[in-house]
Amino acid sequence: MAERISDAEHEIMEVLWQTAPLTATEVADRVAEAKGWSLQTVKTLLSRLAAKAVIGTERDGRRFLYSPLVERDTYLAGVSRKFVDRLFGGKVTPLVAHLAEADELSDDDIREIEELLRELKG
Amino acid sequence: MAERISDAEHEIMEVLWQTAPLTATEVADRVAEAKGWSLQTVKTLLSRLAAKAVIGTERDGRRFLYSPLVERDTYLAGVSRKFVDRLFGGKVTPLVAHLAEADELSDDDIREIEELLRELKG
DNA sequence: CACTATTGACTACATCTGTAGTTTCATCGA
DNA sequence: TCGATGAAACTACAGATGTAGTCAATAGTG
Repeated sequence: MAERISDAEHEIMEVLWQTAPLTATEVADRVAEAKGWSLQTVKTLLSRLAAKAVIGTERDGRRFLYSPLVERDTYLAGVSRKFVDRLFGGKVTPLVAHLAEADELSDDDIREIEELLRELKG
Repeated sequence: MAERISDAEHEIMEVLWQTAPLTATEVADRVAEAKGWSLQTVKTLLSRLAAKAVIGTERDGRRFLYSPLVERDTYLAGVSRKFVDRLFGGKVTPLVAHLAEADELSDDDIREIEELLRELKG
């Protein structure tokens, strides 16, 4: 459980989270724009994801339709948690502090986040 | 440039960021508590880090002293950026939104972050 | 019906990672 | 001086990852 998804595999997942089900060729077409991988590479990645039961397959004649079995939010939650645990001792505040200090936050970002937090409380 | 640091290597870096320079044995002692790696494993990791020029070595008689060549903040900045780029389209707000929705943020966290943002503006 | 294009299955292979074992060389104590 | 010790260097090796190639079956097309 909580199978690891590699960077390349993640790229495939993003496509499937956006639209599913898709055939291997369709997935390949969509990632080709950004990554330029061959169809074979995409098929390998789909196989590996299916082997990990992160995506499901459904026969459609002689080909397969692939769909995510894991929701994007669930995945993000796990990855974010691991990230924050590993680099910021599990605390989110230091992460935000770090991003802020590293000038990764524009004034607009700050306003947006403040707005968001206000909603959370209200 | 911007050499990749693996999870295990990162563990070593944390030790060196806390105290440096240290000998291989000293590093091994400190990670042993948490990770239980053998001295050889630690030495391998130190070699790999040195090969990547992420840490520097200084001869001290028959042994070496190791020190970070990259600052923790610099490293965190790079890794955080990559993380946010890859998973949240480079925007920090969706990350915070996600953490908030995933209940990763306690009320205290929220207060802390608000405080932090206020300081940033002020 | 024969041929070609498509598709999944299987195979490949270099590199990176985690986790050491083995060898060699220098040094310190008896 | 000589052997035990400790440190670095070199070697190992399985599993994950990135990136395909090849093969075999099948489904349309002329």
